[in-house]
Amino acid sequence: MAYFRPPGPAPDPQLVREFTQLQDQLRTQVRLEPPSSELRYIAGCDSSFPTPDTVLSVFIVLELPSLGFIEKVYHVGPVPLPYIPGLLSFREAPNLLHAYAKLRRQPDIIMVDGHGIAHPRRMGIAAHLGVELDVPTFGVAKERLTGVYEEPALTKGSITPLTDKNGERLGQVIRSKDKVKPLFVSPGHRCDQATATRLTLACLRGYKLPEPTRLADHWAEEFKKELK
DNA sequence: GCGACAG
DNA sequence: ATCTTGTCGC
Repeated sequence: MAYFRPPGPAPDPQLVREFTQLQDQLRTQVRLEPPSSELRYIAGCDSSFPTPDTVLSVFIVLELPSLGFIEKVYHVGPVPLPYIPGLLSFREAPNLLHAYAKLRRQPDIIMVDGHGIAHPRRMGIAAHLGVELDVPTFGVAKERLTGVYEEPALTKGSITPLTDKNGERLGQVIRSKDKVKPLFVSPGHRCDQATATRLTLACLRGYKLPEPTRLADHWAEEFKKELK
């Protein structure tokens, strides 16, 4: 519900320009072909904020197709930026990279909590992480950032396209559970839409969120409590 | 000029 | 994301 946003401090325009440029540079490295290797291990990641200037990031790894649990790691660090729509990756990616480095099992693909190319400049956090790690990634977001779509049918598995104003497909809107708000799935890096959608559906276990992000969400909250 | 705006 | 209690629907 971000219909009304309390008038907060306006983000420094100089800083916004700076990061937008970095984003446009990273964008040139994004590739959207299907993952080349076999997809046996899938990772999920998420971040929570124990304090306004501390970010806690989690990475978990599951085995496919059983969704059996393999491992979970986390890392705590400083928050480099305030939240600015469109620049989320610069706020969370640095710490996520530190968490990723702690994994013993390298995943074949990563399901990221947020958008992939369904972003104003096609560089959502999933694409950003994919490029920096050079690992296949795709995004699963709970809310729309950009693009237009038709509400998918209320039954689980219903899908409609998410497109930009030129009709270009940015992702797919997926009903992951009967009568609950749909998910926004889009490719990140070294991943195509078909793979992103197929894996999202393959990771559903009766909940709205697919297991990788649901568990990452869970542990991000759990570890946060442990700190307090 | 007026909204919209991942997590 | 975070702050927060009870409450409506399946």
